[in-house]
Amino acid sequence: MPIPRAAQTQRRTRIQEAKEEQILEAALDVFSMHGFRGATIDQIAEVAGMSKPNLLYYFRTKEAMHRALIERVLDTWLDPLRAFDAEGSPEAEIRSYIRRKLEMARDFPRESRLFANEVLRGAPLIEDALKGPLKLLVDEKAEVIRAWAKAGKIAKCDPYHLIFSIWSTTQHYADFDVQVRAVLGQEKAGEGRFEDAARYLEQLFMGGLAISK
Amino acid sequence: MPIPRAAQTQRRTRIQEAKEEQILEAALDVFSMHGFRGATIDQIAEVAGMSKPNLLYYFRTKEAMHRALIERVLDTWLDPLRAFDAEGSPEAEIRSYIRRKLEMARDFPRESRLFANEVLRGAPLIEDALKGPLKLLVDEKAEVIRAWAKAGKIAKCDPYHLIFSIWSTTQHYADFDVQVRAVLGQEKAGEGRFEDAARYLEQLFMGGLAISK
DNA sequence: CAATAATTTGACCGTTTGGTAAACATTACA
DNA sequence: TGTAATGTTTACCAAACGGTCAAATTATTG
Repeated sequence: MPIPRAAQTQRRTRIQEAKEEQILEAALDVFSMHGFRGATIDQIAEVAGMSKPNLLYYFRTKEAMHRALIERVLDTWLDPLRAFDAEGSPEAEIRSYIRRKLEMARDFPRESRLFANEVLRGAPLIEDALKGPLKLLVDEKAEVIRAWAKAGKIAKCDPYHLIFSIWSTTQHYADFDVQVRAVLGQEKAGEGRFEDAARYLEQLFMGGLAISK
Repeated sequence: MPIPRAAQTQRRTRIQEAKEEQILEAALDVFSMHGFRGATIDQIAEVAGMSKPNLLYYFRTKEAMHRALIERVLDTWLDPLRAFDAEGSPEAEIRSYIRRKLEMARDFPRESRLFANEVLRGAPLIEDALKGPLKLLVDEKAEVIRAWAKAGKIAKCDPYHLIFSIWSTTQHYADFDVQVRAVLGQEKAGEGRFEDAARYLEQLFMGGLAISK
């Protein structure tokens, strides 16, 4: 009797772990490109190099696959913000936050696009996470920023929109990668574009927040 | 014999114009939310309040619908950048560019999301437009910005990444609207959020470019 | 080894999908 | 008003879709 892994009691064999990884890897490819509704199990199976029923042996539904991916991404996606430290200096913290986010856009563009696709369709799967844990985390960090402004360490500004602007400028290099490359052209679109972006963004935010070097 | 409008010779009746508008309006709803592959003709027909074959009488394929939408959006989407004037002052030009882009995010969020969806899936329909006309336009405006920097009117910075950062920060309020609302919470997520964003972004860019008021 | 459990697949099912055919309804206009 | 062009809908089709099933294969273990 085939007992789908998901419904099982405890131990996961090595083969299970490997196959699930293999599936999620393929699913990330497809979901990040076409969104939940635009993705098909057949295509994921093809990318994963296994048969569709085999895929459905590990994840019972398409939604289960998507949910597993989203949860994993959401979890790690906010790490940079969590690392934002109230005790550090504004310059160092904001600088490294930008850098970390930009590194994620460079190293995990599919994860960024998966998230973007989910939000674009109204975020039905992560609405609660956005209104709950995410909001809480942002509220907390916004308070830190506000305190910095009050203490005269940075210019007075809306901390929420500051965070939004860091998110958007950095994630842009993952979500709109095709456009960025097209506009930069062959010469300027090499991997160096991330260094250029980092330099520019640090300049922008340091200046915009009136943080003198 | 039914002759689909698209293949017709010249005159478009009033009813044609109206129905096509009605269809594109519905299609924009669906495509902007679920992307090309995630959208279905049935759903568009339902939103448009007409039967599927009727819809296909005006647009012969799903792709024709999508293409019509994309082309229209692409055309108007770049108007703000075209309005970017080399003769104006850096402060006024950049300010009004930000403002215009932000207004578009506020007034035409679906168009922004349609575009985002298209780029996310690799921009197969607009690849040429991106590499050709768009790149040309950006190259031209980048040159203007570079000249301003050379003349000491603004801080030296990468003009391409400057443009990217204006695109991303403004479009963020359309594409990630759900997330923005969730994070801001009920009190701060009213229509005033666009004014707050405008104020913040102008401050950011004026400071970041070392443009003193 | 035997036998039991876990894994994999080809064949299949009901539904949804993009799209068509043809009949029917409506409008435009001589 | 009559008639031809335009517009609309019902019924339908083949392919693709998400998912199931039972049989076959492979791994695990007593």
